[in-house]
Amino acid sequence: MSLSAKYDPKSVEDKWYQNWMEKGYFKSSPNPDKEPYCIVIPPPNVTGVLHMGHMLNNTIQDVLIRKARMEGKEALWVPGTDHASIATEAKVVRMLREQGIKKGDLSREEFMKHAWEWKEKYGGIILEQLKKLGASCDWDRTAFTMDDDYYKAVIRVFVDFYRKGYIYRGLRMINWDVEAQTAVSNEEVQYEEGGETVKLYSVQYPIKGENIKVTIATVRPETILGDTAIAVNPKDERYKDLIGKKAIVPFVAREIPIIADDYVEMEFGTGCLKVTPAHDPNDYEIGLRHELEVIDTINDDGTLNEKCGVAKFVGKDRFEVRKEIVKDLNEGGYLLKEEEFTTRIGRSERTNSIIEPKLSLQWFIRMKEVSKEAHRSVMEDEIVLHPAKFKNTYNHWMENVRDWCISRQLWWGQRIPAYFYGEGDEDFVVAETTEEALQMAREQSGNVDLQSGDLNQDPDVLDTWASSWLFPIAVFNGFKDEYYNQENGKIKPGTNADLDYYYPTSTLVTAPEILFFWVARMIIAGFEYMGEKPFSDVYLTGIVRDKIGRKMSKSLGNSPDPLELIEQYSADGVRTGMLFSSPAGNDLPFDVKLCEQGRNFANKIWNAFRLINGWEIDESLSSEDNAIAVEWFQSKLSGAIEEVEDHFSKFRISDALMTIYKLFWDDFAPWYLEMIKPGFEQPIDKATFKATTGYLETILKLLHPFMPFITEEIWHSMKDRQDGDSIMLAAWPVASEVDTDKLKAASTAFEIISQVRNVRSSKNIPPKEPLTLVGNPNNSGLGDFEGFIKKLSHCPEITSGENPGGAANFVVGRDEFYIPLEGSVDLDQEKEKIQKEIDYTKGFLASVSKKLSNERFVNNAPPAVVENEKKKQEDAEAKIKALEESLAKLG
RNA sequence: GGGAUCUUAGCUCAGCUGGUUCAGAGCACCUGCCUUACAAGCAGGGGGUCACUGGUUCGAAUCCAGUAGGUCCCACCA
Repeated sequence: MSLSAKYDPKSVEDKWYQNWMEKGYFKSSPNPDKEPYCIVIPPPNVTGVLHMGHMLNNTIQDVLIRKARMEGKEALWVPGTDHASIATEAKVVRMLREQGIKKGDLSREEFMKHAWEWKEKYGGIILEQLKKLGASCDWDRTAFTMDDDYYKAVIRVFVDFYRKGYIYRGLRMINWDVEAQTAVSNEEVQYEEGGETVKLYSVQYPIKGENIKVTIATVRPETILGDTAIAVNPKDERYKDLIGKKAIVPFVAREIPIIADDYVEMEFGTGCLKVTPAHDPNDYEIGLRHELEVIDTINDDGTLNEKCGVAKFVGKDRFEVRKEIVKDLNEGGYLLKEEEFTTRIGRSERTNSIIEPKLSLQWFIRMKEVSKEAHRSVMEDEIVLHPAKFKNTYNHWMENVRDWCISRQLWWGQRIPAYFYGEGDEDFVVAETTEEALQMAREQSGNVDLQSGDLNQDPDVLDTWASSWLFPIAVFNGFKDEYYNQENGKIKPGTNADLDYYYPTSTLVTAPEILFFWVARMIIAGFEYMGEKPFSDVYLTGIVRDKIGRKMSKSLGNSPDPLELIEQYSADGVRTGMLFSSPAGNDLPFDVKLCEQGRNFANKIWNAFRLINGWEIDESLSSEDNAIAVEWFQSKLSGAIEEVEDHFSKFRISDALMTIYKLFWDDFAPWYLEMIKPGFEQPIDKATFKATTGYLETILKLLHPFMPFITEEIWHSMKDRQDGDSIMLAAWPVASEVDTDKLKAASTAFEIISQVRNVRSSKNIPPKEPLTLVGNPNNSGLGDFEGFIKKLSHCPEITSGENPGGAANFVVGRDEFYIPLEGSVDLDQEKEKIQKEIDYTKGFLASVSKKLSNERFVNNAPPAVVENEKKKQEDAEAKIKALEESLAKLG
């Protein structure tokens, strides 16, 4: 035997992963003899690199998949990546910029070519990194949300939704970058921390037909020219009389109504709000409620147009106009005051120019209409969220669901299949192909001469989530022609073997922050196209944070590199480290110490294996002495298996791991192995050896989902295995009966041993110096474990007798023990110790007695509880009696 | 501002429908040990008024109300 005292995972982990891949153990296909268990990965951004959140997420998925596989289910974990339109496009733009290429100088086709090249070159690194972690995905099924078939599926769904009337075009305030002449997504708008200081102007508007004025406050006075109302809070007594009257916009002399709206804060400014529906998102909402006119006074390049109504401003930049208009307001007597004001100003991430809110036609999905089943299924626990608290959040969101804007002003993504054949907003058709679109356009326009060149496809692409919401169906090609029913827009049952078998999938493991973005929408799509939920359970992981509670992020630089962690602590170590402290839905405060703990655990297992591996078998030896230890551990193990199952059934993954951890570290190693361990270089009997290796195998199996590598390594090191005899495929352990009496007897024995060790420790007696243990003649006896008590407490002699005096003593249960220690015992100290025990027990007895003498307790509490209290009372009385006798004998 | 949720040992968390010494676990900490599987270890040990206040009950960490503080989601101030 020449095994190292330290487990070396480096070569082991790569070796086994490669072996599993070669053997095809991760592959899955429909098998009618087995129950399916399927997880689809939350597809990471194709640009992504593995971060700690992925580590946690994917470790949990691998644990679930590996366990299911061992349970004999047909386990499939589908991997994939998301094209992540915004993130990827931003990355490609940045790369091009570094090469001196501006996106604006490229045609759409040229840009897409660059993007695809980038994707082929750098995309999907993250999947390779997952392999290091041990992820047992069926890599042959790797999906990408912009694959041809996937792309077509997304378009197909858009067309179907449009034809079902679920999609409409509507005006929406978007963020407009006047420099780049493009809309930018919310994510691309940046705000300076703490806001910026600007001028807040108080402007007075005359009231029509009266000699009074109304004062509003604004930081964007140039938008005054687009005002179409003044709003006040309906509860505001100051302005009650003004409601319904007309105010007059300075310079343009437009009469605008004074309206009442709850949105207006009475405390802010003067309590009067100027309403410019074309240039402010909230004003737009107010405008909708009150049917106000929308006057769009600003051009795409940021200059004012003729609609502003003041000739000298037309064609000038909005900020130039701001300066001039302030001057004019002042001179005209409209300006009451100007003051400093701190507010947030949005700037474009790309050009750093100040964002202008701009109205634009966008595509929307009517969420109320499509989300009913998705709402119901979660409320009725057809889909169970873990932890359950997210059910409330989900409910709240679904009850107040807003329409989903699915168009994005980007190029990288699925382009909206709407084709315009004329100038009007309504002159378009929606179709899956240009051929179909042309035909429809000819019919719709009545112009049979239309050519494909006359069609202009909408330039926008779809929101990334409008593709990933199809993931659980699309990874099984559900939307391909042969499986899709054009008539009713549903997947045809019985035509797609994968979908029939694996759908609905089993568990979805993802982060709570995308519960609505992704999870809810997958549920909607699932019901819409499959008529069925997409998964049964949703496990929501926490956010990985650093020690001081900050979210781990690249920009903060507080996230360790996962691959380096694996290098340092092994994949098994990092996996267990992530799970040691991460209950579902709770944030995980990450500390490398956890990985160290995981690594240490691996080492502990390794050394236990080393010990067992080194034993020689002597067939002539009797197993009798060890029998009780073997029986005891069988019960202990079974109890642990039951507990693990219970934890898994509640998705308490870290508790399941902790149960096995403690079984190994607190029971198997220090008690079981020490009990049966032969003397140095002594052989062991065959039956005990067999039982022990059996136990080790069982524990390895329990551990395999968490620590796939070391368990496989030891599994094969224990003995020669047949080809295909991988622990990955071994049967998941089943509990046998638990003998609670045996467990109790053992824990009493262990307590006695601990007490002896305690005496040694406090009296500075070396651990192995032989001592004599004396039991009181009234003791209930040591039972089956006497031999092991002798062995582990190093008390070769156990006798019975009265307190010999000059002895250390202790009580376990009702039983008294003494250890004679000529001279080295301080009598007063011993007496004090006993007295303390008596006092404590008396206090306990008093509380129990008080309870029992309370008539209302005895009458109202359930009989079993009362019975229990009586038993406690008896035990305590007996113990006090024994202790007092002991004390008396000491004089 | 609306909603959700949380507060238990130094840290991270268990504690299910009130009832066993119910006040727990892991880590950290303290003491002593390189004892032939393991110092990435072994043996022993200390530590909490269960946020606060009140209520319901024979009995409250657990149920109810209020207070304080934290976190998350949604909406966001002209």
